[in-house]
Amino acid sequence: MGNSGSKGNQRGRRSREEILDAAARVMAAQGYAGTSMSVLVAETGIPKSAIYHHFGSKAGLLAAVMERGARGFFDAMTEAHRHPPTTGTPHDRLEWYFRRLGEVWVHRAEFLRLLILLVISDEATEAPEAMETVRTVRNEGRAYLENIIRLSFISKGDEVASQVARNLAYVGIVGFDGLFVSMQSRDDMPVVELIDYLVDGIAAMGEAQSKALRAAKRS
Amino acid sequence: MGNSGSKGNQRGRRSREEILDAAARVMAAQGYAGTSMSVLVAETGIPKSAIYHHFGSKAGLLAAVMERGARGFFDAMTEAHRHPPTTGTPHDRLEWYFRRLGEVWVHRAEFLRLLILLVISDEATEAPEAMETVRTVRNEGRAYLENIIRLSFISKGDEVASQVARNLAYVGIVGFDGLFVSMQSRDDMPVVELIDYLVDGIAAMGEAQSKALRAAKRS
Amino acid sequence: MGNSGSKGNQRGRRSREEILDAAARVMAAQGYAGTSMSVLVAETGIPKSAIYHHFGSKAGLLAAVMERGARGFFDAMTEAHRHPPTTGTPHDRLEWYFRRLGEVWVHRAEFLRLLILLVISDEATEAPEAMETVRTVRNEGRAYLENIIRLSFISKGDEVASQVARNLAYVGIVGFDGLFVSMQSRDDMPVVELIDYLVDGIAAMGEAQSKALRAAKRS
Amino acid sequence: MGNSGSKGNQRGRRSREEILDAAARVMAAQGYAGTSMSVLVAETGIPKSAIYHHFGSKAGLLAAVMERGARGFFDAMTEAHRHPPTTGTPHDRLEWYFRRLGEVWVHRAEFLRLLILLVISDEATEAPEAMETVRTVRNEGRAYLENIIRLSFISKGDEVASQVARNLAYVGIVGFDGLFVSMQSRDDMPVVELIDYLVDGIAAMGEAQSKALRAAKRS
DNA sequence: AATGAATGAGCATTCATTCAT
DNA sequence: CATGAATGAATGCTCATTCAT
Repeated sequence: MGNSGSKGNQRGRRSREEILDAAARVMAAQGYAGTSMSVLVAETGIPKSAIYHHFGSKAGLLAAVMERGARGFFDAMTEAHRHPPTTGTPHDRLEWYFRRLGEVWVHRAEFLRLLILLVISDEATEAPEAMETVRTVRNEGRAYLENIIRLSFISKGDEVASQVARNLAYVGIVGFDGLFVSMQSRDDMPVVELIDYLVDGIAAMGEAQSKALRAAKRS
Repeated sequence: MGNSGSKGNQRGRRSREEILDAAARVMAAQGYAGTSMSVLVAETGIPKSAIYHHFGSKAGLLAAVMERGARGFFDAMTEAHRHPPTTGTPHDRLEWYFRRLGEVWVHRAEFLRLLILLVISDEATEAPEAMETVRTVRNEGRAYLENIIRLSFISKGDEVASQVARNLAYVGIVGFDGLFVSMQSRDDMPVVELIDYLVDGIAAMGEAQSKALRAAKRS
Repeated sequence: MGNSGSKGNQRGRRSREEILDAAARVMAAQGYAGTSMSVLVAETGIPKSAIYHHFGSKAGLLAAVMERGARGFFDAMTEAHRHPPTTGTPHDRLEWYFRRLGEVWVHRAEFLRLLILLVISDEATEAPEAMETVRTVRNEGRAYLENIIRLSFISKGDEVASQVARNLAYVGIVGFDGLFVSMQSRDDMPVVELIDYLVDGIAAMGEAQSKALRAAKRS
Repeated sequence: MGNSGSKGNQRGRRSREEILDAAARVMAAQGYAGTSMSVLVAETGIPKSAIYHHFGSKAGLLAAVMERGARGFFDAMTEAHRHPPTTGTPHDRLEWYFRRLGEVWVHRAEFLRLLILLVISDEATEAPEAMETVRTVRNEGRAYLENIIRLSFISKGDEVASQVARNLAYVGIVGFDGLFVSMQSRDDMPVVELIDYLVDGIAAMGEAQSKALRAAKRS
């Protein structure tokens, strides 16, 4: 066998990708229930049955969309955070991390839109696989954020940094969730400014908690 | 006719409310596109044609749902904030306002769910009236929050408080948006704790800004 | 209320009947699986959604078809057997009953076709209600046949006639089942002649069994 | 090439049989229209295109199924009737033949199910080749049955036996058709007993007709 | 020779909406 | 004023079949 059917495979891969693109775009805009298979046909020119050939069902398509979206999202984050600063105050480090995260937010708005839509609605109960991906993304996202905060406060000692990070990861999540929602509403929110507020807030809380933890430790 | 009209009116009023209740519930859960008129019939037992009689169209129904929801939402807020504290530090005042706001958040989750759904998706483009309500709620909500912050910082002087409030209202919105999203995902987020973080953050920023503004003013 | 909406009801009734006619005809010919809702639309001119309005589903439609068919079938039988002979040999009586039954067979071929189709295939597993009707028809049909045979042999005494009827009802069923199948295959089978054979056979067996039973009773 | 072709042939042969097995089974249960190519793929694991490679079309597949079924059916009958009795009364001989036929009936139920389904419905109009096989089977089956009856009555003289057989073959067909239908309905019909009734009936009619024919001949 | 991909017509069903009474 | 019936477009999905490799 080897590469037998490689060309066919390539065509199939191309179709798959095209469908996923359209589905990600439309579902993010119109929601899962609001997206009909027919509009995907109209957008891609690919016949309905081919979509079913590739994904089995509308739920399967959403699952694939989320899967690919999640992968791309985390890839973008790690890419954005390659070469992190190894010196500087916690505030500086956090700022570096969060500003880059903000850029990811802007560039991955489509994925995040669908993600949050699925988080706050039961529209896709029939796609449990996709919902599982949503949960995974939330959990891994929090873990990722926790790690960022930990690294930013590493100068306070490993133990303290970990403790601080665990506490503040939730705050960070809330911040980025809210940031996204506000981005979507046309409140002409200055994203960068809001990120800086978030950085300031978390940095300040981190400093305070670090001091408290150290004091508790000493006694 | 006599009172036969009033009785009919009462029945009509009851039906109307029942339909709105069901629509609010189902649309918040399944989204606008994901909610069919039939399921509302199934949930209420009221015939489809009666729904059309009352609301004209699905879009009209959503508009009515949002209208009523918005009214209830603001009523709940003003009710929760009757008898605000007239003394105390900005932090204490903010805490009082925000904690009560958190309770409203929890009790009005259904409305907020649908609101944010409409904010982040284009599902209900066909219901521009409802979208207008959404925009209004966002704007009035921000104004309301701004006022809360202003009142909390009123001890810093009227002008300073106003300035501070204008800046931080955005932050507050982001915080409450994020809070809601996080509430919906089952991350076992401790709501009250997060609100306290939010209070701490905004209070601190407010203090800093007040100081800066005063200094600028003096010179 | 009373006759309110009587005209609407009449129209609905008419539509219902028309759909049932078409469904009975087509399903008998093409089978349940082989019958599409679209062809019923084509045959009746009634829109698909109206069919669903009346019957809920394809399975529901089949159930209704069988229900009505069963009622008509038994009505035709009892009608055909009004004024049965009260004298004459068992053979003569059986002949009277069976020949009239044969006429029913010919006139109700459509219903019987669908009935036997459902008996020998699992095509309509998804329509359990219809299958229940099938079972009922088979059972009541056997009971009916048993009663015919009993009445034909009543001159042998009640007990003997009952016993004989119980034994031979199965034979009668097999005969009429086979008769129908052979009618459908274009074997140019002379139906009346075959019925006479069946009458002869059952009459002979009945006589023999009567004699045996009486002998057994005497000893 | 060498034996690579033969091996491929063997594999092809295996696939063919496997497909035919599945098709015979599913079509007998769900009918022709109720059987999709996809379910055959699911049942066999053989790709759809391979089925088309072997049989050209769904109609071709049904034709092959019926062809093979018919062959197997007649083989089973002749096998069951090897070493027929050469002495004994017509009744005894008929009994021997029919009881063995009854066993064939039970073992070939799958084929007979599909056969009768095609006889009583127009489901497979698009497969005229298969319908031709059905007709052939019916005709050859009657001829076969006629021969059995003739052989059973051979002691009455060749001419008489032939005449009797011609008359009663129809009755036999009806009996076996009815037997099969009744077998399929779960009326807990005692098959063997019913066969004995059939034997008794046909034997008696045969005796009567023989006597009549002889008398007619003498005069 | 054998197969994954593709195709478009057709499937049962549901949609939001209108109408006649 | 309220409602069962009707409507036709659209839904998600499956169909038998063909194609490129």
